[in-house]
Amino acid sequence: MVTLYDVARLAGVSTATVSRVVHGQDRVREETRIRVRQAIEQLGYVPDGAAQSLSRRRKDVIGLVCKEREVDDALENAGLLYYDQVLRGVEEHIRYHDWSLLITFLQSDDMGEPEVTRLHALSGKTDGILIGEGFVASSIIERLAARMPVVVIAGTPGERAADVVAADNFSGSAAIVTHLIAEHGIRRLFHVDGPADAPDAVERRLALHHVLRGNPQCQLIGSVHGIFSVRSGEHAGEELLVRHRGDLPEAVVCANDQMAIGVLRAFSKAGVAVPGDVAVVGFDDIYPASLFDPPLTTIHQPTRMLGERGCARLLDRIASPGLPPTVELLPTVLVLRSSCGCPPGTLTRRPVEALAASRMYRAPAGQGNHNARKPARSTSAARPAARG
Amino acid sequence: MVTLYDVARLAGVSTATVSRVVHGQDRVREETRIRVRQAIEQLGYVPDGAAQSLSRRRKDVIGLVCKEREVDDALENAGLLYYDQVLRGVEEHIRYHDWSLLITFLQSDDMGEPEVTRLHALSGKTDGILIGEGFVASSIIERLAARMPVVVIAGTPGERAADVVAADNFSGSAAIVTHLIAEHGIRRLFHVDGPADAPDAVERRLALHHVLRGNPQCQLIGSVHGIFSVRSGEHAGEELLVRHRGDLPEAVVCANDQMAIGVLRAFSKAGVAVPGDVAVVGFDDIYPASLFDPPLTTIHQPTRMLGERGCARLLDRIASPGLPPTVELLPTVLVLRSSCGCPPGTLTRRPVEALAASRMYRAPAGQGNHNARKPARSTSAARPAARG
DNA sequence: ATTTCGGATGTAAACGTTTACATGACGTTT
DNA sequence: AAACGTCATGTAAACGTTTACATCCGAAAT
Repeated sequence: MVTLYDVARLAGVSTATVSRVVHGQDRVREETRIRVRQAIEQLGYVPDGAAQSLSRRRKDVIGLVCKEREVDDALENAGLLYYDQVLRGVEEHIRYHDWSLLITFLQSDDMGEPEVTRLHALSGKTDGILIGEGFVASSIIERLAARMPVVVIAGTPGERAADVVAADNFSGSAAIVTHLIAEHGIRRLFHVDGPADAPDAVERRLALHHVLRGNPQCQLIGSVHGIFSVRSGEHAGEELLVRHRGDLPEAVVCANDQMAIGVLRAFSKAGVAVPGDVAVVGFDDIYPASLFDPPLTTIHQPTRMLGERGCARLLDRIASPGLPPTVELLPTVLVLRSSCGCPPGTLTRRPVEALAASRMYRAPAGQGNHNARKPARSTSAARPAARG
Repeated sequence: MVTLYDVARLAGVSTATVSRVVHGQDRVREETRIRVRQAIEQLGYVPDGAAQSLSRRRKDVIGLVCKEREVDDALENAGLLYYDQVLRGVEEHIRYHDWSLLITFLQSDDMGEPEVTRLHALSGKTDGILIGEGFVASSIIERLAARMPVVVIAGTPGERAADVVAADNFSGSAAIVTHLIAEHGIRRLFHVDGPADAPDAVERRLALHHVLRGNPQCQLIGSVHGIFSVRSGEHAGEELLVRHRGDLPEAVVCANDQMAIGVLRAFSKAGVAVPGDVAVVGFDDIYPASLFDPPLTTIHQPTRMLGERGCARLLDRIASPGLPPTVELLPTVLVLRSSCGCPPGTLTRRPVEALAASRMYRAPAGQGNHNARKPARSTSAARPAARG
């Protein structure tokens, strides 16, 4: 292995000078610089990251913890794209700051000792951690956050101990329901809900009820809980047809796209026309949502931006620790296709404005999303402090 | 920051003892062990990764370099899944060995100085590098490989300086064409080829011609080059219809799924029935291939396994450097749906056997895929040495 | 009682950087 | 000519581990 000493010797200077040349910060005589450059080139010297990290008290690495789902069905696998997109957002941002990204997947089921150990090991190799929502117990996050900056990337605000960057599910859900009511004149709704206690399902449900309260002329004729899978959506659709054979709802609001697709499937089998007889809408805008017949109207999750903003927030925290945790809510997008009753061929994307009601769910300390509209490159962050 | 010294002081022992307790290898008196454990717990001590890496001469980290494509169209984006799957394979394997994964995306277009610098920096932070095929110049890979273990993950064998783990595109392409000829009695084929010099397109094309040579009763009535996009496939389909209006081919063999989908689209517009009038097959088995009407018959790429085997190979190389580079060819899978003429509802997965001809493309030094059938956990590799 | 041995623990030298501080040379100011 | 800057460079002390080696202790063997 080629070290600074080797280069220094060959160039006839001290290691300090070589270091200065490598980082181009302190002044070095042009002639010396060239000599050192040549030595570096000749030996193929590359600085050792471990030694650098140890010497600066900074690793310039963040960790990203994703949830591993083990699903076989291709459609459910579409959910994979969630973390893949988050990852890209994070990577792009971190790359811009010349840091590195360490990534690990945790199995959602066995959050036992081994997984916690992995998390600890990760914390020893990074300056901060970005962690997906829901599969790591709050108590563990708290312990982690006590030692180093931690930002939770979520579909929904929840964590109190750490910073949170979440999608504004509440406003999104409200927007899509409002679209049905206000623009398609729908009055009789059916809800294919998610699991009772899934955080995103909760928020979307609350928003649905919030809108209904504001529109007394509308009526929720029924609701069924699914588990976010296509199959459970299909069951829900069948159940609906049994319960309301004679008096179909005008629209079915589903807590995610997979279930909406299941409902579509059930309706198609039963010969119920969408959106002719019933409108159907989903949530998440998973990739294949646009491929079905009819193409699905849904709410787009800002996954990539979740990663980007989460990363930005983490770098901020690393640069200036000790500030109270905040919650940042990212806007969703209403994606109008034709399953809601919009004309075939429609493809409209409407940014969803944050509803005042969505703020109810924020941490009290939250400064909110004052940052959300800034360009991604906050620059300020970790860079200057790097030499502190 | 809590260090070994803090723990040692609190427990009234030396740092050596603490280290021993942490790693549970050397013998420590039970009583002492407990005392140290308590101190660790009390202080919340986590070993510093940088210091560990420096002291052992080993980082226990590998780097994964992926290609970033900037495409907007959702369907093209399906290609994203390639690296996402590779990543999962790598991560699972590396995790099993208690190493970490550093990941970076390189923009395919600007392989200029900054990208090379990023690559260098990465090499300083890892013990070995796993790199996607095609977007990093061979010269750069060679330089890198001279300094540290490098494994190239490819759709096709090519690199000479480094180890390669590739998909057996040749045998896959041969298999799907053979299926058309042998099982559907097809005689007149049309080829929607990829870019003339794209490595995977080349290999698939060679295999097509190889099979045709073996079946003189068959005839390639025409071929068009596309650029792997849906749109280019659609153009190719239209071009085909113009050229062969009266004498349609019996099958269209496409160099990838996106183009096959484009062809499907063109045919659907023109009222040509698939597979009634013409069979259409693709390549890659991208996720939505199963969602189209008719569901696409295609060749499945072992993406996840590419990651897994690539990682295994890299760990082997790290554990025992200096061996000549090898090429490992991974088997593909023939996925029969109904666009080839198989009855509706068909879903058959047939592992594709390696053709002798596919070996032509291997590096001479290659030991071949003697490893390919071993279970993924080669165990041997880095584990034992990690403590050495 | 002395030697021998083995187990438990301590000592201190790496590992490869960065950087505060010291040094020395040279030019400018007084 | 002395004093003082400034600039280029060297010196050496961190950074937090691991680990070869040394030491110490008590028990078993002589």
